[in-house]
Amino acid sequence: MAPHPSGAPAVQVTHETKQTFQGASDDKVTCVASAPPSPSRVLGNCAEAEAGGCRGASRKLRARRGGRSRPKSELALSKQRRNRRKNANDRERNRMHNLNSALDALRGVLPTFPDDAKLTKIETLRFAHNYIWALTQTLRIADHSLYGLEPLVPPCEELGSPDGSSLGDWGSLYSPVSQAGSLSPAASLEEGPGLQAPASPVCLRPGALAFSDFL
DNA sequence: TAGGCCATCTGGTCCT
DNA sequence: AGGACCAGATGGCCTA
Repeated sequence: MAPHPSGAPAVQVTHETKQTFQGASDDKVTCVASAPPSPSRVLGNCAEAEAGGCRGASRKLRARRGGRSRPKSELALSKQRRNRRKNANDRERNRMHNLNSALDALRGVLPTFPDDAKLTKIETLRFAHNYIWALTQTLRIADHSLYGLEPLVPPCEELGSPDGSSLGDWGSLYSPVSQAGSLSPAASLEEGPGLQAPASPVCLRPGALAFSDFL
């Protein structure tokens, strides 16, 4: 499923590209030079300055402007806009690469999944959300058994621990979110199993988590 | 070929 | 002024 970036024009997103990407593919930028400046920004600055919160500010401002902003040629302005756009593109690219690196790191700490199937971004987020929820439930169950209460849910019947540790902790849990569910951790963690019944129960066991169960 | 996923560009908005 | 963040648009690649 995961599309391979082999043919992608851009650098493959990996952990190492995060640091080295700054300024990469600068010459590749093909921006349109006719991007108008943000009206709000111009307006905001003008309003701020011209509103004249301080007396004599406008005169000072004019003097400053006169000193600094000598009429630039259209060519120079266009060049400046292009340069700003290019820098913004570089930053945006870098920002997205950092975001992807964080997603990769998140994939790295999630339970095993088939090597040939890299989780997509949305799958990673949903997986992580449900996984955290399941771990939270595990802690709750552990707390209950600590105080001598009955287990919240019966353990999965087929569970067997290689080391003989208690597997009741990894009981049958219900994933709070479906594919279209909210990603808000607060929502599910607050409400937990009180949420509407999911499509299918998730049987948990350390080291044997089926990643598809969390999606 | 359609649909999914992704990277990139771009303009707008907010903040420092 | 410039950076960060965001969402929309676009085009490429891959798979069913």
